[in-house]
Amino acid sequence: MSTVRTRFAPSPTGYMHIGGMRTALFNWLWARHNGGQFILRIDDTDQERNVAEALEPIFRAFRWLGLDWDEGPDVGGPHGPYYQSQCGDLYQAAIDRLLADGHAYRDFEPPAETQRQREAAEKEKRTYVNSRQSLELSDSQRSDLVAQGTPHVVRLLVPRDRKVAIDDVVRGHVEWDCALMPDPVLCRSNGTFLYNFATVVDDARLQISHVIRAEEHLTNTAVQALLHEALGNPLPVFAHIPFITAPGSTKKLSKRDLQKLRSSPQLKKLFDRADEVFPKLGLGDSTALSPVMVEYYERLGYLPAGVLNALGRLGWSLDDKTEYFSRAELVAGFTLDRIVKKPAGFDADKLASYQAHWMNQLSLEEKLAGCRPFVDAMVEREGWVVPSEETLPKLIAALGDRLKVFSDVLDYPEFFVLDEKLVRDEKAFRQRVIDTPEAKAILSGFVAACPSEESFDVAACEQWLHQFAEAQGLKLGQIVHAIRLSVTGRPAGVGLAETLALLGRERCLTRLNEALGHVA
RNA sequence: GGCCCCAUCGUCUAGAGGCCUAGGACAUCGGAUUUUCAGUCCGAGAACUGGGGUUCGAAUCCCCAUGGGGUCACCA
Repeated sequence: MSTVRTRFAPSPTGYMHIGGMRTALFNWLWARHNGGQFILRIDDTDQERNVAEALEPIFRAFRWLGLDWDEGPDVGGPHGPYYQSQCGDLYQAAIDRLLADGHAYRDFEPPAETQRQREAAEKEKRTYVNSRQSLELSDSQRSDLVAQGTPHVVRLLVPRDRKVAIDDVVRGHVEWDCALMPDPVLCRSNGTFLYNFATVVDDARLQISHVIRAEEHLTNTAVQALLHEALGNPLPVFAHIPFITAPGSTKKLSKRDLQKLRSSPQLKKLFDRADEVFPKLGLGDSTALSPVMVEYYERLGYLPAGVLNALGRLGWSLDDKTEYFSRAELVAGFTLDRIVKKPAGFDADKLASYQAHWMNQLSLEEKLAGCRPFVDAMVEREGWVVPSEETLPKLIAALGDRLKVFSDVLDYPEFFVLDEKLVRDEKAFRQRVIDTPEAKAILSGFVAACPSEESFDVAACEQWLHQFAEAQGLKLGQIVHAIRLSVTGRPAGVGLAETLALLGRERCLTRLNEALGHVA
């Protein structure tokens, strides 16, 4: 069997869509699974924007997830160019050939007339097919019109007397009646080319063996199959994978209706988190980086492994029980025949669970490396105090499973802010300290029992807590809340002994005394 | 509307005629452990869209209906 070559062809949109990333992943996996090649091709036929700039986030997403490409921008390759904007001559040559072979023709019908016919057909509830008036022209009439520079498009001459069919790897046999197909425009009157046509020329030129793409392209495939045939190309294998839907919806996940997505209970958490975290990091808010973009997850400190796992399991499964896949395991297990037909909803909860799983595989050093940039950013932008050498490692160790995503360190400001900047959860502090009659005695007694500076570590703090509770004839559960609220300002967090040790004797005493000032 | 695709727990899925009184995971709800939270352990509830066939036997095959979706550009 010949080499497997797959491709992903993004247009320079300025961001990488999470659904597109899944399509790219499937292409990459299939190529890697077969020891073939994965090609990146840029569909930049509309040259309005700054292509290089709009491409950067896309490359960034690929690199972040560790999806490398064998041919394409940066790496080049023997089948270039890899930018459609540079392929004009190739497309023109293909047009000329089609014209010469009689597979295509010049259509001089004015757009307004085409439009009129289309509307008329619609009104009569008739399937529209174009009139083909220009086919009646004689050769000399035609060359006169061309010589006069009469605007015209080039259309494929669809063989209306038959059907086209493909055997899609995920859909099975699909066929269309050509009699119902208007002749598609290949080349615009301004000389530029259409996507459907350019894609076919490129797929053939790049010797793409498998076209794996979202199912919204299924209808296009009729035209593309016809084009390949007219061009004398071997037909690639098609695999139309289901698209990703918004959670709780059956519609395509799209960046267009961000407002609707925001109201989905599942995604709301993600949007809210973005609004909370991104401004602190100077990255805008959830509009600039929304959960439909790959970069959202990167910037929030998700793991490539978590996102890859989630994406890989969306619309694909290996068997009835395997849930966790590393990149290598995905490569080893991935086959097209196990792709699911039904559109799959993007499941933020499931992503969270994959993420947690892969985070727990990390060493302390790796977690440290992941968290540090977030702390640094807070130091730089939000006035956090530069932590001592051992603070962050100790905190991360104490955090344990609580750390799901690297940016979660941002939830523990109590270890990084000056005592006077400590913000307490008002409601919880009131309940556990101000409105708790015993709080005063507990806090002052606890302060008095504070161990000495020299031995102030987790073990000593553990002892401090236990001995004090015992001396008071209280259970740990009865003293813990007042102390925690006083010292961290929050009702939950890492183990209390760890918290105390992490803060150090001085800060503990300052904060405990400060809290004492709030009780009568 | 035409054409095309799809249809198993709330969600992601297993199931290619008997192994299905339908399995797993996430989520949910109990209970245990714990100093809060997180976690962990144990447990529970939760699905084959409907109707016809075919067959000794259907979640699995066929047909129809219903529902959902995609696409109908001189967009990509």
